[in-house]
Amino acid sequence: MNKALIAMSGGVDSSVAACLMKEQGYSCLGITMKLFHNEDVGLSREHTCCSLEDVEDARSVAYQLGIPYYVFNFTERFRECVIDKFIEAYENGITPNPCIDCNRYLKFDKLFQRAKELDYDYVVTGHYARVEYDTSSNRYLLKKALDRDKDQSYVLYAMTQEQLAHTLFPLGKLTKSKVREIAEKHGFINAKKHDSQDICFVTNGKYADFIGVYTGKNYPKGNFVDLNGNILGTHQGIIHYTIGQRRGLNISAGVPMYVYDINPTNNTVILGTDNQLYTKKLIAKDINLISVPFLEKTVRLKAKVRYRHSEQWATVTQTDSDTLEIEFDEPQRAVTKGQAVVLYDGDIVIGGGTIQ
RNA sequence: UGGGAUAUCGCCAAGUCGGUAAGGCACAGGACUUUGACUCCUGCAUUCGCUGGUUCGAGUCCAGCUAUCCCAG
Repeated sequence: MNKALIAMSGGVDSSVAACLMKEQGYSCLGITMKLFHNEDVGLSREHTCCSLEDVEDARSVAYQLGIPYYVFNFTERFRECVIDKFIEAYENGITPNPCIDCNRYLKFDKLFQRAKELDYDYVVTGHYARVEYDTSSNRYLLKKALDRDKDQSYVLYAMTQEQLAHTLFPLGKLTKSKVREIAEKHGFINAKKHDSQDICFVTNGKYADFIGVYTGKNYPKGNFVDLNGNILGTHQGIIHYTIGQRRGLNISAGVPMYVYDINPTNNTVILGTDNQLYTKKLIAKDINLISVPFLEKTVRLKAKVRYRHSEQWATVTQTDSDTLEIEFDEPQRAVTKGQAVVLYDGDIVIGGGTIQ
């Protein structure tokens, strides 16, 4: 019997994933990764994806399914690979995507290793995505979920062949409503639980406050300037901003102003109008390719520049082992350093990288 | 203390022959969302520098005062 280790967050999705694995005859183990201590990130225990309260929900479902359940303490790894990176990025005027790092360094690395040690064949998560083995290329492919509205392949682009070979996404072919239906049918405690959202370790939605409390640092105010260098006002510290941001600037210029760029060197935030935010080209580093080992020639693909971005046609060239040059057919709004660009050929994730 | 101009929501700004305060920006709340954003929806001046007066009725007319700006001193 194949053995599956299911990462259960306490939410509906991973609960149903566990349920489906059980029904398919796998020998299952449910686990929840303890990623941080509430007291370390400033209290509040509700509405987080991995809090203690959620552990109880996960445990409840595991008990119902009759599968063993454990909590793994990955707080140290999470701090190093997600929280510290998150903070460092903001301190440098870059906008991180912690969910991608969490998948990359926790779920499919730390947890993956643990599963291996425990002799499990598969790591299972509640992600909406599909893995398929392609016999013609001899590679595992990462594909979009059938439910396009819930597709999460974007946050999984960093997965390696080895990881994909031992990962299962049982929800990849289901719709969200179907998943809730299944949870409902089984009477899971979290069947009607709200979908998770926001950064799991920032519970009040104010990530800048979190950074301040966590580091104990004081991020100095500085100038808002326009593209010509004229001073427009005072910003609250560069960690508060991201490219394309409008809210919270407190600049009344008659027309909406957006963050055009962030300059950590002189602690300045450059503001512009919406039409100034569009760019056609970008460079991605720290890349990972899935469907092929290397892009031999320039290819036409669709690309997403942020999680909730509609994919756009682009011309893609791999210029060295770790660099992609991407030129969109149409200029894209607020391409942001630190976010991931993910490439698609239809349903298939070709790969992706970090925008420079 | 000569002459001229202007004073309407935090900012900008409509307010016609007096008829019962547009809009934009900003802000707040919500929706959306396993990142940050964007977007969308809703809210946001019983009050028009102040004090009187005319009028059924005044931001809109009149008088005085105050403040600011400009030109001359």
